[in-house]
Amino acid sequence: MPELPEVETIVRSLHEGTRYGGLNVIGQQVRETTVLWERTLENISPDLFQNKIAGQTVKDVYRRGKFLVFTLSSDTLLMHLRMSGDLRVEAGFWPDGSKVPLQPHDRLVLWFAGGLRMAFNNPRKFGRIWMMNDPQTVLGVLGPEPLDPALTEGIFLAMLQSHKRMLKPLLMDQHFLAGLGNIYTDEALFRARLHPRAISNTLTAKQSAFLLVQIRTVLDEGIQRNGASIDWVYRGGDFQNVFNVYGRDGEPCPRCRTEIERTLVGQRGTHICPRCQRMQ
DNA sequence: ATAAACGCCTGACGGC
DNA sequence: TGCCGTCAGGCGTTTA
Repeated sequence: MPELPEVETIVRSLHEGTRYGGLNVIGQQVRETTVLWERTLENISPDLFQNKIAGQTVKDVYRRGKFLVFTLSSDTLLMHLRMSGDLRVEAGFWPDGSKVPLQPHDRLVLWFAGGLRMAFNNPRKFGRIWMMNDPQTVLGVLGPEPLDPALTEGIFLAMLQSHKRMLKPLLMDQHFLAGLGNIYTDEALFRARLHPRAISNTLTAKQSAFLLVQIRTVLDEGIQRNGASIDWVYRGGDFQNVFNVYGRDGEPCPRCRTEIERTLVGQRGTHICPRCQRMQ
């Protein structure tokens, strides 16, 4: 499911309580855990996880690429939702003291001392959670944040020129740039009028700079619209209503009316306007 | 160095 | 109504 804008929306909701009925887990102390799918935990056993996290307080949460990063009293919790899933914060108990039933596909639950709980819901079971002292072990391999002003035109051009790879798989490679996935890459490439199979080191400086602007534009608009909700796994987003090409094969291009095509690039469904996005 | 093929999973959807 | 193939916001490993 989630790409950068969806994860960013979740992080903002965790801070502001939006989309979680005003409930906030920051400052809450973990009481216990429920692990419903063991392989969710990537680097620790359920028992050790429970022992280490119980008693720790959530100090902060932020986003790095598509990762949710929870700073705890003494450790860091990393979550990655992969293809499907969402995070819920809700009351754990009814007024009579009985547990509120969990949802289908809940894979791991944190129960807080104040009665709240946070559920990691992940239908396809690809999502992963890490707990560790130094999150750089995992986050350190990520490329730069696309919205970070420190990523300048010049740096981005040099990055593109240092590889000889097809644009789309390169942009989606989290070691190259952290946060883009299938939807936002298709949308950014359409707006930049670049073919997804174009080779990275053939772009001019002007094309490279324009591509960076368009990447930021689609990510900003995605965040503004609380992400994209294209099926049942992530709800509340709005960006799907303004897709230019993603999932619109057979429809006319918004710019030139040529029929949008769906192809395969790097084993991923890819949507382009064959007239606006040429190889050269 | 680059890219394809495949595995990991469940569920929705369209065609017959 | 089923059954079956295809597809899905990701990513790691293996193979060419």
